[in-house]
Amino acid sequence: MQRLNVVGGAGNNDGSVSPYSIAAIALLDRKFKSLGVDVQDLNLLAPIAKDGGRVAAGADIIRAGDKPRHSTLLLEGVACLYKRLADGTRQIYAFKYPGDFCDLLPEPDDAVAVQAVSECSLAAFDHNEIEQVIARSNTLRLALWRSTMLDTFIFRERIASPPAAMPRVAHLLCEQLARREAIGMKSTVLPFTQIDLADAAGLSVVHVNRTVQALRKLNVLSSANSAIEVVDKKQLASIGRFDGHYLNMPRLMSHWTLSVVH
Amino acid sequence: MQRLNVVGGAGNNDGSVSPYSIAAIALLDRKFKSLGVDVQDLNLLAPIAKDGGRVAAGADIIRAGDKPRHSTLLLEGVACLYKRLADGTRQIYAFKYPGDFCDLLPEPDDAVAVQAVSECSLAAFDHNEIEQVIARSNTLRLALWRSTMLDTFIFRERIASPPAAMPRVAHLLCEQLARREAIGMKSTVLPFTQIDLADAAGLSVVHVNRTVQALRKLNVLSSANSAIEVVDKKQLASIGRFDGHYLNMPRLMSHWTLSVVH
DNA sequence: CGTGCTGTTGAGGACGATCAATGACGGTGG
DNA sequence: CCACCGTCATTGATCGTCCTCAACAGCACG
Repeated sequence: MQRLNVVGGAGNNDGSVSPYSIAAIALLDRKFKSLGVDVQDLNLLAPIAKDGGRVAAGADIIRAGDKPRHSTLLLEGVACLYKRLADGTRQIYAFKYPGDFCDLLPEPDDAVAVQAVSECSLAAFDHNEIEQVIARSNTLRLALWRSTMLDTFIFRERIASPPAAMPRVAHLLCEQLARREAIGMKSTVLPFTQIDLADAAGLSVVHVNRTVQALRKLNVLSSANSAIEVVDKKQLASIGRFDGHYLNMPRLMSHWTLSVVH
Repeated sequence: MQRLNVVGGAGNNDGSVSPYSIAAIALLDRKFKSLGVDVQDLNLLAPIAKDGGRVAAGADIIRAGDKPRHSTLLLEGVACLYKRLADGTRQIYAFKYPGDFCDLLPEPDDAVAVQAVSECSLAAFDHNEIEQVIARSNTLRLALWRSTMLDTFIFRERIASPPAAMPRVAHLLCEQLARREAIGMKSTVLPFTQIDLADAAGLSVVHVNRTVQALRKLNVLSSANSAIEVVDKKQLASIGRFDGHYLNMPRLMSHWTLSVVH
């Protein structure tokens, strides 16, 4: 059911500014700026970033029931937060992109885990250490709070997305496209299997397949290969009734500077 | 479409400790304690609490597109956060109970509003004033952050709830029961119309009606009156595959004391 | 060259939406 | 006091959608 082949993962802690440390800071900087927060103390995180290793597609990054003592930041690849339901079904709650924390907090629900959708590389931050940094930085705290809020908005939209298969899948794909664009991923080829889409949309694989084919016939998805490649973003957004402005909270909530000292 | 009859609502600001101010602090104290945070500086909020008035059932507490300069706290009654979709449909995202903020933040989405499900009384906190208090209180900040996280968990569960009508409705009702119990509402009579349930569960009114009747035949809901009254909580939870431990984040995340100075 | 995973296709059946109509109830105004 | 109206609950009939089961094709991998 679950291949558990971690590709790499030795932590290092020699205090030098390592490549993954630089990558982590850059990713977080962009993400927080997109939330309308310029975190000045971000460099405080550099010395405490550790190598989180690489994880092969399909493997768990955080296993169900894990209570890790570090937070995991996704550097490369795509992951998904999912819950294994009682009947064995996998319900995907959310996809994670570079710059997202896989587990800022330990997951309270023992059936919830994080899995690599494509091969992932990671950075790790010890809980005690990151907590001290957070305690010292008003802006970092605000940024993390806002990112929690953004998650809430994304979930809300997912609830509202129509029960019909076509708009539902379209909406899901639009969200992914929008989030990828926000972090500079220009490719419209999405690394999901139809099984992934089914588990995320809450539809059967068979029906997702038919829906994908219908979208291909409409020239919304590419018929060239068997991958999920979006060719007509406009129409996809229209089918999914996707607004997307809910992802742009930069200046929308910027007048709300809770906990930032002026 | 929308009755806009605000029953009361004169703000007062004479600095005296008013009844609604006392109520607001007590509600927030209980709520934050249930999140595992004991906010010592909660009394800082007392002098800035203003009367938010009363709103009749069915009326909007916060209208779509409103960008209020104050945060609204629900003191009595039940409200719902909803979005008016393009086709006129009302999609209910969440229900609000006493101690919940209707709008801690201004809503970025212009189609989202908050409506009184039953008659509500409110307290209001000026943005500038509450912001200053939040900036000064580490524990208050943590508590508010956690309440944002709790919202996220609740939304996640809603996404996972099975598409079939019966478990879906059961899950929704269980969540409400659990949240009501958490704030000491012992009554198992829920103040929702079947229309409310339909809009929240994403089902048609007709089908919700049949589902409710089925639940009554199973002696899970009361057949005595036409209200939604839960008689068999156990069975309801079993039908809705409701766990509920996701609502108890008190000590689950208590070792994670972000931004609290030790 | 099997083995496994993904994608694809067909057929049948369950479930929920829609349309339409009726009943029950409370409030309002003549 | 009663006729009228709006909201909510209820019921029946029909139709479309999506699920399930089952089988097979393509492809990567060992």
